[in-house]
Amino acid sequence: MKEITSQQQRVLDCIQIYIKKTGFPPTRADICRELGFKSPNSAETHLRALEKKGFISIESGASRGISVINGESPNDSNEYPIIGLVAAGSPTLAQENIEKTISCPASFFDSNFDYFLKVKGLSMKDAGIMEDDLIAVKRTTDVRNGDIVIARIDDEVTVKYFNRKNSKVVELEPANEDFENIVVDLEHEQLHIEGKSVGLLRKN
Amino acid sequence: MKEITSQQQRVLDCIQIYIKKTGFPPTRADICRELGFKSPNSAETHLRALEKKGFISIESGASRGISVINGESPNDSNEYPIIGLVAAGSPTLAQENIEKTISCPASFFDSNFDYFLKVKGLSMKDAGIMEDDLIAVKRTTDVRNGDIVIARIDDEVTVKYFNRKNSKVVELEPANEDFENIVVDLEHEQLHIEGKSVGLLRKN
DNA sequence: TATTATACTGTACATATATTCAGTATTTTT
DNA sequence: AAAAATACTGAATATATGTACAGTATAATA
Repeated sequence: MKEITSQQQRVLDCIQIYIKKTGFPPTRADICRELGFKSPNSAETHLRALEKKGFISIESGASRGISVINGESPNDSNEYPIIGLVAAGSPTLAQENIEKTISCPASFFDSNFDYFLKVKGLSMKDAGIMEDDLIAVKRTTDVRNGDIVIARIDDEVTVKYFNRKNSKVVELEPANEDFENIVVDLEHEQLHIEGKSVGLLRKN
Repeated sequence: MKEITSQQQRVLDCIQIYIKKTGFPPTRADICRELGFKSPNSAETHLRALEKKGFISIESGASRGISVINGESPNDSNEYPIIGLVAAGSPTLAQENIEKTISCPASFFDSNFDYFLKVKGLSMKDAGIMEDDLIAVKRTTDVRNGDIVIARIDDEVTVKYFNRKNSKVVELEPANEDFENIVVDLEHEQLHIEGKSVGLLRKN
């Protein structure tokens, strides 16, 4: 599937919103009205471009014969567990640790993720991570300085900024002046990177 | 909703199957072809009956303008627009203001919501609301002290804590000491409550 | 440099489509 | 027993709609 232009994206969005709102696809004239075009051919050419790129299909001759490809894939939606940070030990997906699950599209955050972690404490307050926020965690050990990581030392799990000082020392930095950096000497302590944050969800 | 006859049920099923298959509703002629009728008026009268009984709605004059009421909630998942806070004026759902849409379950946050608002600035930093965060906004004017509201004074839209001082004065309070309270004298200024925050979404 | 893709306006027209009117017949409701 | 709803055929028509053609202009690509 080729690259979509911003205008084509507008048209595609317009189609999906129209369908959502009315239950049936828009005509060329409808698209013009919504997006401010003055010629039906403006819509037409965009539609043809979108068809060529594989975003929609057009039934020839049929009025409103537009259908969005992969528009609502009713099953790219998954159940993701919410894991509490309260429990000591690795935040595993074991039943005991799962408080609840949330249904949400797999492509919800920019990167795929594996579970939600419920945050305790305010050590990452200045990064906008508050108590009871849900962090979308991607299980990986491939982290870079500045990433917000879920780290474990022994049985203690924390969420912090990752900062590798050198080959032997990693610092886990809070985003709250009331907390101290955690300096981990890899020669004497084991540091487990459980994953990194790829997004956040908060319910008021 | 009155009782549906078996023939009307066949027509209703036909419509839903057709939409499922093609992505758009059938014409009268399509229904005739599917069900073996020989006159478009056969379909027409059934459609009118189904409309009268509340099973479908028909957009007058529009081709394929049939939509099934309570038809399919595909995973109860909806498309929610993302609206930027940059633009002056009311954060309407007008096409111009919609940057993108996100598919997410209707019951994602504890309360229903209408759109995502992309946050600019750091005036609510201490409430864990950072630049470019997406606030899930429920359109309502029913807000209470302490709620995070989307308020508009003239063309200026802001996100702040709501605090009604008395019948004539409302204070809009930031969550950042670098910002000042906005005191609104309702007798001299118009305050529009566009809605309130029911959740937050952040993509890293 | 030429060519293609993008991004439009504006006009025109064949046809796809909704919709009305005129009938016929059966069943259900009042 | 009359009226209304159901369930059709068949023909006619205004219009809603897709789509082609003729232009203009700019950006991207070869």
